[in-house]
Amino acid sequence: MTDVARLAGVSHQTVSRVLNNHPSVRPDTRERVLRAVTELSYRPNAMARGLASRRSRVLGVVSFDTILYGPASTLLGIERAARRAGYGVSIVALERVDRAGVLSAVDGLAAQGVDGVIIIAPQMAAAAALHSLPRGMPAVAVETGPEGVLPAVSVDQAAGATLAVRHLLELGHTTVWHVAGPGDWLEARDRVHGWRAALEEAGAPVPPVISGDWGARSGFTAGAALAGRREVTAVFTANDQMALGLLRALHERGVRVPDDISVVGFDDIPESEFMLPPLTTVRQDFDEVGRRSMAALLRLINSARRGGGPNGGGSHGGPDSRGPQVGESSEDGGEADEEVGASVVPPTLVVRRSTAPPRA
Amino acid sequence: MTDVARLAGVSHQTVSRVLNNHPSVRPDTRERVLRAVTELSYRPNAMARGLASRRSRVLGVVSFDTILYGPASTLLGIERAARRAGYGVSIVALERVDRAGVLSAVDGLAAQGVDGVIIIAPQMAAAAALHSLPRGMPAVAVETGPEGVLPAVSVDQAAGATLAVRHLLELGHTTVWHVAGPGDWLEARDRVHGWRAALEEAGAPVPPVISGDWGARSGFTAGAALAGRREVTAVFTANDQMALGLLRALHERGVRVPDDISVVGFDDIPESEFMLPPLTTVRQDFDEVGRRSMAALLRLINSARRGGGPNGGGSHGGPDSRGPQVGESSEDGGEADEEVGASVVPPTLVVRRSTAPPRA
DNA sequence: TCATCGATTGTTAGCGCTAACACTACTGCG
DNA sequence: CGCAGTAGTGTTAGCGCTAACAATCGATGA
Repeated sequence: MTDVARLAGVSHQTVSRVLNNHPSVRPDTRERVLRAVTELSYRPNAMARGLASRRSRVLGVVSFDTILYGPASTLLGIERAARRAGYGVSIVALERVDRAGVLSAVDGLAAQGVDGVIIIAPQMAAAAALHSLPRGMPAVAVETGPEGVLPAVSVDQAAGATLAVRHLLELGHTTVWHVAGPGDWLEARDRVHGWRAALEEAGAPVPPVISGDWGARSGFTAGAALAGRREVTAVFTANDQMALGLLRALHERGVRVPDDISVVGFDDIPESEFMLPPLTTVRQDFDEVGRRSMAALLRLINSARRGGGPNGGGSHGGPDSRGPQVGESSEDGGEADEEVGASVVPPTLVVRRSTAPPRA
Repeated sequence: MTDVARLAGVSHQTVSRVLNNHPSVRPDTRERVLRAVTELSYRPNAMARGLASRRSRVLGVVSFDTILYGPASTLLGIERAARRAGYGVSIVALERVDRAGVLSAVDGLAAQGVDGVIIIAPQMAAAAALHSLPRGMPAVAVETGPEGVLPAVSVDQAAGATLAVRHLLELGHTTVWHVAGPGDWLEARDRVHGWRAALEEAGAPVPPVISGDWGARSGFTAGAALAGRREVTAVFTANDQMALGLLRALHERGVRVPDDISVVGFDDIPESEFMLPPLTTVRQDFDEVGRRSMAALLRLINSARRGGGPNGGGSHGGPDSRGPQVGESSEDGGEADEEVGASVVPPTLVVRRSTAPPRA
């Protein structure tokens, strides 16, 4: 930096000012400095910057060690939003998702000097860790239900399930069966809740829940069980993979979809559009989740730095500081917003060809 | 740190020594310092550390913005290996994979202060960027073929394809058709090469390549085209997703697998085991890829620091400094090792139920 | 005309840590 | 008995940057 300063004929501090686009630098000075920067192909040292300014412009994401569509997409959504805001993203993929795992991951990230963390914690065990995070570390939870300790962003799972069920009921089905995800996943629970609520609201009978594990195999098993029962005309599976397995099982047994049984999935994975028949499913907007969690985290970081101010002016990196973005979904989620703030992204129903009215 | 030093009754330097487990500290002193650290729940400041020592203990991974099984698994493998070695992982997911994209990603990572980067660049366009990386940044390429400019780690795609083809030929098929991946992917090309080579080696006729795009739909299309031809008895698809589509198309048209046509995929995604019928496929060991690329990168980082020394003693972070781990695969890859070093991980064939001898 | 003010720039201190060297015991040896 | 050698520890300088304050300049208004 000293070299740049010398070449531009200014002090190193002026160089620093230009780099952080501080307002009061004369345009021609700025010009000169920038030219010197280019000429020397100078790159500021992130460590020194971080040390002096106490911010690293890197945030941490705690995810887990799997290639499930939801978590992976969420991670990508966050990365995209972070990059746009001028932040780097450091990840930790948990091997075991439990309290200790989450805690040590956050610790590791803290030791790495991240400005804040976003925790993708869709399982109960992980959510439990949220209570005992290190003080002073800005943190946002994603897909973790209303834990209340942290600002949380999630897709409204219950609403998605309701969407699916209503769609089927409106087609004329008397009830809808449900193949659920693993019981320790919050998303699985919420989908069950939404399903049950929609059924009850419509006065429809509530069949027993069939439990699965997100894998295609468990959908297959469920399908095998359901194929024989003539009273089953509509099934809502908690994700698309299980729907895939279910479709297979039905097909194998000569049960036609949607003629004999209608099927709705959840996630809208790339394959869904292409299943046989193309799957009606519930789409989650992971990009929006990424954007909102990023916005919430930035708010937290800034208020932590300014001792409580609401939203600091962004400096250097991000052209993208869309202010009112979180908390705008005022209509939905009946739960009283925790004071820490929760943001719920509405899912949408993608109607394809796996759903139809029941046989007359 | 000063506080810790005071509490332990030593100098701050001694505290530093303990933290970096420097050898010459008396056990009881170390003990005392550690106690003080715990009591004050002191956490070293990564920035300051990095600034003073010129290493961040974070490495960057350039990947791209998709949830394809291969790249995602590789990322996880790298993350796991890095964590084990005491390194953090910062990621950039490219939206467009081209020279400029890769370069700017590496730049961003460099600005973040990573000690080195691992580039997952399975496309030609990305591989092209490898030539113009910033000097002085230790870098390793993954799944990028023998570019020669960087140490590279990859699964031996051609060998995998050969495995698949030989398996089918040994079952008695006279030839094997191939549904390839997109032409700008190195892996797709290598699989084509391996397929063709194995066929030629056996003196079998080489049918025209059917091209796909990794997606299930293109496999379906290919399957639809192939289903009608009685001379087709064996198909090797360049990934499992396409195999899935292919199986569907065949099934829909009443072609039985494996009775009428045998199918082999590539990747061994979780669903493969469960397809109808369970898919014979080629498995890639992404964990091994992660370990090797990590080891190669560490070697590079250390030699850059010591001006050529082979392998420096690990400090603080990793209890796990498995020295001789890479380069041990002396038997495989016939290609002359580029002087920068290339490491090839052998794939394995997983035989399931989608392959059988042809109809007599 | 002179004090005042704001815009622009420079100067001075660290940020919290590690590296390099200096220093103090000891130990072993001739 | 004295010297080198070797733990173990302390002292001193920065690492490259930003924050806070000081200084300069021209323009403004009384």
